[in-house]
Amino acid sequence: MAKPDFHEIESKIQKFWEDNKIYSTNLKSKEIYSVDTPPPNISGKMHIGHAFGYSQQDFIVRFMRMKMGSIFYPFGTDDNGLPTERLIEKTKKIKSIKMSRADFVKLCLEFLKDYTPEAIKDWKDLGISCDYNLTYSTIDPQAQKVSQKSFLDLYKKGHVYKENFPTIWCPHCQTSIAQAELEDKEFSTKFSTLKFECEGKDLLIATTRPEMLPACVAVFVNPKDERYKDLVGKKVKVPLLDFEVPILEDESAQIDKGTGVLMICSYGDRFDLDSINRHKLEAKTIIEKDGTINFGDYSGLKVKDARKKILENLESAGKIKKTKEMVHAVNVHDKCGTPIEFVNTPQWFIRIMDKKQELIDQGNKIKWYPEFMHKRYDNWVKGLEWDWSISRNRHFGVPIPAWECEKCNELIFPEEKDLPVDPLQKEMKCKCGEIAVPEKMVLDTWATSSVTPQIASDLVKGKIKLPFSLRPQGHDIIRTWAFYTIVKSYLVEEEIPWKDIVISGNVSLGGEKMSKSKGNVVGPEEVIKKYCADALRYWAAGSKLGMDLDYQEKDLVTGKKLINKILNATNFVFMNLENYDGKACPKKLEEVDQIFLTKVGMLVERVTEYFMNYEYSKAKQEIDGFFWSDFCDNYLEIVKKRVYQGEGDKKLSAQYALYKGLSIMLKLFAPIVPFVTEEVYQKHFKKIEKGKSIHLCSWPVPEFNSKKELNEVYKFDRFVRVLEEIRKEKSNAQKSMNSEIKLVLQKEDFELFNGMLEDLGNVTGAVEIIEGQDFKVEFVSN
RNA sequence: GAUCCCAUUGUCCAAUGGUUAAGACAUCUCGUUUACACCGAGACGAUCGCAGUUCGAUUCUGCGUGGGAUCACCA
Repeated sequence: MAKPDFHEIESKIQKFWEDNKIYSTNLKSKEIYSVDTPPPNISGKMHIGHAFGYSQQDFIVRFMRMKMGSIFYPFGTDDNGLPTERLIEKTKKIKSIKMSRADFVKLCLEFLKDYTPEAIKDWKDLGISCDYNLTYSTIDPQAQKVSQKSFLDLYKKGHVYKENFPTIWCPHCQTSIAQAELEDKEFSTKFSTLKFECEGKDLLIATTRPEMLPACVAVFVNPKDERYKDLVGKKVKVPLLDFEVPILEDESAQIDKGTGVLMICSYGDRFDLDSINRHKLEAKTIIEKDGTINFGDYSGLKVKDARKKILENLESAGKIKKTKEMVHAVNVHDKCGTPIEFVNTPQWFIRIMDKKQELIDQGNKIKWYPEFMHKRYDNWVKGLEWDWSISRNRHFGVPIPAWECEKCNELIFPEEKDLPVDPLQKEMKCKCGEIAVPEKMVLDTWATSSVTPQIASDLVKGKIKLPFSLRPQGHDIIRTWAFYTIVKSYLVEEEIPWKDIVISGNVSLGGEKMSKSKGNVVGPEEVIKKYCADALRYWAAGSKLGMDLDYQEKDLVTGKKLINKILNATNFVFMNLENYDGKACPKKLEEVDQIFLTKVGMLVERVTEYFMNYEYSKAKQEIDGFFWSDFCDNYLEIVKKRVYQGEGDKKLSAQYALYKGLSIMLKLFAPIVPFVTEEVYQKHFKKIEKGKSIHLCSWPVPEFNSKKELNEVYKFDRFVRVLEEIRKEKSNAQKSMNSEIKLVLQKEDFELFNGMLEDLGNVTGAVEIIEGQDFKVEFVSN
């Protein structure tokens, strides 16, 4: 037989699925398994980590489709945010900031119309069985509407507020950001001990941020620190600048850190913020939105340059006691790596700090797979320190639907029927008759992607309601996507967004996380090209939910072999099933056939249970082991001669068992390797089984003819053990596997195999089987 | 510093309070012709360290070591 061309098969099958709308959603069904599909950001190439995660969720969905009959599995793309903005700017060679928001969004939607189908190709090639006719983008008008509505609902319920507040700010992107968007990054810096002056004496204070000196509003010492006891309440002179600030007692000053004296500046970090509030100090703002200093000689300098300059000045003024180089971690913006600042600007927030316990309770109502991922959610909620800042001072995104009257400071919101709305495009009047000022800011992208269940639900006019059955996602976005979705569903609908959440692990390479910066990324398209999609999926099924998997190219070979084996075994079976109608059954099944089918039934039972618990990797292992070992290596060998040479019921019995067994095994394999199983189904089974696609067939149910049979399956295993013994003898004797032998069986085995002796003879090449004292294999010489 | 995950053969990855600790790749020895050399048979080869619980621990508990993730630390 010619080598099968996997790629040809896969593209043919993919086209078949698409032409026949195999994955179209049937909303009439009573019970629908609904999935809150992760919308990928299409600005980057698909990563093998994505392929890994999406494959795992697709195993679950494909199983559920067969088991439950109806699936809601939409597809979406997350195009709302910086990465897409940059992609479009680059491709179209434009600057979004120079366009009106409405024009840019329009351009974006046009761009996506052309670009998205190409980007979705990766998902289709992998065999992800979404209904691609139900596709949303997080920037399309529908999504904008849902997102804005959710904002308005939250405002009405009192969960949203607007406030002037020192917010976590990215000077590079020039926007406020949320706690979840912070990352740590190590920087080397100068750690300087400065001479402040109190009553003519030096007071030493260590800092990494001397440029904040102009914003110094106080210094703290610990009330228990004997060294500084008598200084409390006095004033201290800030070096170089010669203004005075009070010396205050505060527990937050740690005796053993630095010199034990802590300088408070507005705002060096979030503790400064707390401290200033606690002591009702007056803040001084010296950092502008663009990250420059607005004070004296340092005006217009970036923080980093200002630091350098002030250190030089301090040095020449003799105000530095000592300087030490050190490396420390700084909070940076996860999108650009820029150290964040705290800048006082008006921003919109969703109040969550007062709801930590409720949010933990919501998390408890959801089933987490694996369970330990639940702890990551809890830890995140417990560690929250800020309300969710949802406004972004960006150009591109879902507009915040609000206006403000400058005369009466009234906030004005649109009617629901007018959504989606861009305040910049619509004039709104205040009650007082004054024209209101439109809100320029947009919503945090997470504020929109946190309503993916509602956006998806909107695609089918609300026919699918919360909670969805499943949320699949990666563990890197528990604190963002999972968390925010839970927040929104709770605050808007007092509901959990989904009943179950399954979390996929990462793909590593040699134990290291794959990342673009390390340059160790493997692209799924090259893997598919070299092996095939089924092989990639088969590999992805090798690890449990939540577990990382080390990528090794050789592991792809295993999948490819299996696919080849499936094709070959099927060929063999159908070569011997000519004119078999799929139903004809002998009056009595041969014992081996009967037991084989019983074992298939037991397999179905186990595999079903595993899939129900989302343990696709165990399911895979079970089917795989059974198919390769029990079926191909043993059962097929056992019945081979009977189908070649047998007649009447003896042959029919084997044909019946082969057909039935193979048909079931293929269905069990279908969620994991959908292409090859579909290929085989279309070629051989469809004319008999009538289902349009194997993926629309119902999941096999375990059938047992009688309890007696269940008790007899051990015979099969014993049979195989004896077979193995004989093979071993042959191997040791360096004989071929089909060399003829005379076989002596012990009494127990001889009696046990009473109904299967003929088959035993066939498979072992035994010309004679007799009962004897000891097991013995004697070679017949020719 | 805190929390969580992980540690099994040369490599990747299963399972298990007690029998022979599974499989894949690699290695070695054979075989093959009415499914498959992308094959078949056989062989070789493993539970991180210490203590505890137990009749019995690779499995449970604690500590240690090593790896990873997340959060914090930014005087």
